[in-house]
Amino acid sequence: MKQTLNTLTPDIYSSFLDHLSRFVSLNAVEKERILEVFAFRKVKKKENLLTEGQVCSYNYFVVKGCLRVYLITNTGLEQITQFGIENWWMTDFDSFENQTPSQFFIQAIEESEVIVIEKNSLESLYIEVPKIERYFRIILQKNFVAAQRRILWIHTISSEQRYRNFVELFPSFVQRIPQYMLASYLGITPEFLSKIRAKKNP
Amino acid sequence: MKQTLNTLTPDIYSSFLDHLSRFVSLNAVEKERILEVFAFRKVKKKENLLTEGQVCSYNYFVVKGCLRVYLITNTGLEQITQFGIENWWMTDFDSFENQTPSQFFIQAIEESEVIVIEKNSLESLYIEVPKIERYFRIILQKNFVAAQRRILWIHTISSEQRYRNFVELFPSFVQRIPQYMLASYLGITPEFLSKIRAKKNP
DNA sequence: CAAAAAAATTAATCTAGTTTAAGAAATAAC
DNA sequence: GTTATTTCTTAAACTAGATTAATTTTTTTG
Repeated sequence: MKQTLNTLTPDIYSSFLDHLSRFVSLNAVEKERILEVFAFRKVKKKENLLTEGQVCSYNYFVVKGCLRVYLITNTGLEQITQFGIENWWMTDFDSFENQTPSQFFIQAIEESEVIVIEKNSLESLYIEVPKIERYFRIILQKNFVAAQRRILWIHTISSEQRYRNFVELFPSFVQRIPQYMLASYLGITPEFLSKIRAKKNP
Repeated sequence: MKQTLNTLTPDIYSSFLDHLSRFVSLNAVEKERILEVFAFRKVKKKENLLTEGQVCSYNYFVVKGCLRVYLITNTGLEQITQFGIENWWMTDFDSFENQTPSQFFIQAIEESEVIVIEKNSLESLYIEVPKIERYFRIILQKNFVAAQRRILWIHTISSEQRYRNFVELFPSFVQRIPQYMLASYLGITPEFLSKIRAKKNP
């Protein structure tokens, strides 16, 4: 399955630079280099950007739409570990960094648009533009904090509360994804989520 | 509570450089700069390196001993989110980065030794020695992968299996900490952990 | 737009893990 | 080394959430 990679369109390039500039300040040369190494592609609903067993060669920045990371458990169930919406990076960082086979799938939940960077290009870019490495240091720090917080929530609040928190935090996102996917992400069964929702939500 | 910070002793400096060199290669000037900005301190058992409500101004690298990160839940219970043993960095990255009050405690479980860097020093160092920012990009990437894996395990395997996995992965560490702390980290009650252990462990 | 497929609901039964309470063992402190 | 404190264990009653299975609703597709 060959990926159709294109140069960033002017508006996507511009809004990507805007995003980067929230974390690092880039000069003209650096900006030009960025245009050269990041590519753009569209992803159809249900299309996979990564399949179990593949080495994850790309890091994906969601411009539009929504992706999910999941795996198939040994009991044959899909377990979703992450959702990615606008302005989130999505990859299997373990497989990407070490170029080892991934156990995950990365799939578009809806028609999506992503900015793509290949592993080797990113490695080069880190050397040429250290600010990009700084940018990812900051992003990964945020990712880590978010993951830690998620673990804390799992251990300290009930599934019902976690669901209600999620709805409050991402109300529009909840509308966009099937409920059974949210249940999987929250680590509960669709049946139990349905039960929770049936209790008149205050 | 004033911290007693010292210069790194030659052997600790040397083994710290060894550690760093597993991720980045530093030249003589950079190594010298590192000696200047990282400090050393000992921590007594049960001593706190961070207390709830404080801004976390330091990042700690465990040279020897063992630290834990925990918070007090609104039901008054201690919930441990992280353990830190030899060669782990321990901080509240959220509080550290944004210089906002932390909700966590960082405490020595046993007599420990840590390498310390202050927030502003680290910011300067990132500029002067970008390889250190690269180093933390890699460390944070590993931290994020580990946290994601932990979430996956919580969602896909039973508490009993998680306990057995932990014992298999860190057999000597399990000897060093009280069981109720391990139970907290695993998100189960000490009573249930005791029950699990009572079932003849294969 | 009709048929098929996918997603959501409901309800009964079941279980992994909690809660409460008390006692036993191990560590620490004087 | 005896006392006090901390940690660990056992057991009975309980509950949040899983499982199973059947039905309804919604979405997709030809």
